[in-house]
Amino acid sequence: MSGSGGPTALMKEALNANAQAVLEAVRSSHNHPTALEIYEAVRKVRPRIGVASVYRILHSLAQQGLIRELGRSDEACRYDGHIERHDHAICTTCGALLDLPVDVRLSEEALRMAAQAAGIELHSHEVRLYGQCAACRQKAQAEREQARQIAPDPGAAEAE
Amino acid sequence: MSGSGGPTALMKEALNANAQAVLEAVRSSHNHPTALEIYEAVRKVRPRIGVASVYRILHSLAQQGLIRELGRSDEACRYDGHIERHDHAICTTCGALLDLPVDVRLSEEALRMAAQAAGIELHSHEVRLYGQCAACRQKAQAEREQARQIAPDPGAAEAE
DNA sequence: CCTAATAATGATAATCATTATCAATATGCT
DNA sequence: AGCATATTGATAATGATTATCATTATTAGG
Ligand SMILES: [Mn+2]
Ligand SMILES: [Mn+2]
Ligand SMILES: [Zn+2]
Ligand SMILES: [Zn+2]
Repeated sequence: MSGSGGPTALMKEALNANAQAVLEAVRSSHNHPTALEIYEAVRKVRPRIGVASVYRILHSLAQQGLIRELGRSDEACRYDGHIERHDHAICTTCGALLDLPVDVRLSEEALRMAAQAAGIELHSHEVRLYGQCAACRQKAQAEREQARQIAPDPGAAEAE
Repeated sequence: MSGSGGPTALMKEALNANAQAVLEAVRSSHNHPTALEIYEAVRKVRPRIGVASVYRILHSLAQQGLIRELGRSDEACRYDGHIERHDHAICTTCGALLDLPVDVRLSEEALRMAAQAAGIELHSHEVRLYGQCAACRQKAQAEREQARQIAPDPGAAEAE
């Protein structure tokens, strides 16, 4: 019945009980919980889990795209001398924080509506683009090239 | 020549030598420096300054709007179970992180242009609105009311 | 100018989130 | 079972930020 595709189609890495509990804790929380808050919630159902595992699992889930992490923890707060309104790009690989040289314009009306919907008194706003910066892209490319030299593409071997 | 306005027009709190050095360090840095990086830069010209003062001055400058701080340090990283694209509102008073119930839409074209200008390979984006949340607004209002009871408005005394 | 009161400063300890270690445990395979 | 390997979690380490508090400027009189 199951696995008609055979072992070649390895699944994305099935979540074990701990990971499922963490995922459930994040999903069931209506606010945006911190890692420690999730830890406290998860221990209720998995009392033996440790804080290190919670952090590990959270990163793994985020990497798989099952959850999202807001606010880069692995970096210190950064300061900006440019006080005129502008937007930023953040590298998802190295964490670099770059100015966007061009404003991403969005209508004052939409902003006002959104602020009112959230119940906040709007002071300022910022658009954040996430992706891989040029430096990290080059580095990843170089590593890929090198890996090919050491261990040639197994798919290509079949064709040969 | 100076001070024709007299002492009544008290200026916003003139920056002393340390604060000026910090401000200059932030402004002259083209990337987005951390507090410790600023500390290292400032000690070159003000060798006796301590790290505590740098943090104090940075917060003060940010409060005066002379610089901007990116990435809330006083809070831990937060996780989000809603992986569909959406935006956030952040309270500048209490740090609360709220979902925007309505998407702030912006053109795919503008996003692509901005990403290309910054040299990143765009993966996702987010709009962040900063302001005072409803709870903090109410609290501030209540405190203002109470302050009036204790110390009546000095401006009103002149009129009387 | 001298002195007491007050505010600003900086060295250092404390805090807190996150990460690194590493021994213990679980899992898979023969 | 017996061995290799991967996962886990207790605990120590790290690193950024904040709190303390004694020391050092600054101010206001005299
Ligand atoms: Mn900037
Ligand atoms: Mn959210
Ligand atoms: Zn990068
Ligand atoms: Zn608030």
